[in-house]
Amino acid sequence: MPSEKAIFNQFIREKKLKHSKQRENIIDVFLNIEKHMTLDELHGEVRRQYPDISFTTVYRTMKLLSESGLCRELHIRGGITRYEHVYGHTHHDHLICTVCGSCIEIIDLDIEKQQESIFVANGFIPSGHNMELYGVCPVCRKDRDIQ
Amino acid sequence: MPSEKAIFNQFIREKKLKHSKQRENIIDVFLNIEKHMTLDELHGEVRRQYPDISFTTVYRTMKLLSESGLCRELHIRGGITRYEHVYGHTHHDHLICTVCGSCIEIIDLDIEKQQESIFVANGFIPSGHNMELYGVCPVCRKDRDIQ
DNA sequence: CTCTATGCAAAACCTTTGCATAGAA
DNA sequence: TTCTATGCAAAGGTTTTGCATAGAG
Repeated sequence: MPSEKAIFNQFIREKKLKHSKQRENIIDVFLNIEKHMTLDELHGEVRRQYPDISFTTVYRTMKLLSESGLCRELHIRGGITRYEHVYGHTHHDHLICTVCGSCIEIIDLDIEKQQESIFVANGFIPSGHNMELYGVCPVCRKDRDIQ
Repeated sequence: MPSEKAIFNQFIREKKLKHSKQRENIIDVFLNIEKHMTLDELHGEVRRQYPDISFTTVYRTMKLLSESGLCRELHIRGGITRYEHVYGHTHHDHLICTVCGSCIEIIDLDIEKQQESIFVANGFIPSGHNMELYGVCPVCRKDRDIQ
């Protein structure tokens, strides 16, 4: 299984783009954090380690990473974009607490199968999907004394 | 089964708000279009029939409609907000063509059940969910000669 | 050398808000 | 009268782009 870096380098080569220190650094930072990060948060982390990298470069690098298939843009509740790792991660959905914002990754093969059959039944060629479940998590439920 | 207007009037009363010609008109326009509309598109339609209604009023009215449970904000691909009818419509998910943008409504009870059990298994109190499936529809598939 | 990457600033976009005035109850 | 609703313009927040300069191949 090739490393994420190897995949990105392959992608750069195919697209006839160039290597750069900044891209290397941004990718390192991203790959080392498993959380879903906004561009602002990501830029904050990047700048802590590499103070001279601009927001714009982080923006453009994350676009490239998305294109290369190494990450995915998440749009929870239609709010601002967050990025999540894709490579080496089973496809998963999200269970989100509307009170504290915590996010649990859900892997459900039954739903995946069912989704597949919806595509087939409608003659679609699948390219992706996303599912978010919203509710109140056990902790917030206690805090708020909901049933 | 009370009409949508009746429900909205009830909502207005409970919230101690007031009736207005503009709200009436906006709701009429919205209820007569089954498509998922952006605020801009909706405002365009509204203005065709009622040229003096402002974007802001459409915006605020749609927020009220959402609150009242008559419509729902859709965030497809995290892009701009669209509004869809809720009242009298079974909960459904969306199958979206990434080429032409067409959108098919999907009702799948198996998936609904499975979602319910995910909430229960994680101790969540459900408040809602959404699922979008993306792919290439049969028409675009032919146009592009994909397999 | 030639073409891409970067950083800055500014633009673009959509969504939301403040405020003075109009209108409902 | 006393609220709320409206329209306008302007602010906010995020995402995108133009352009001059730096840097990779």
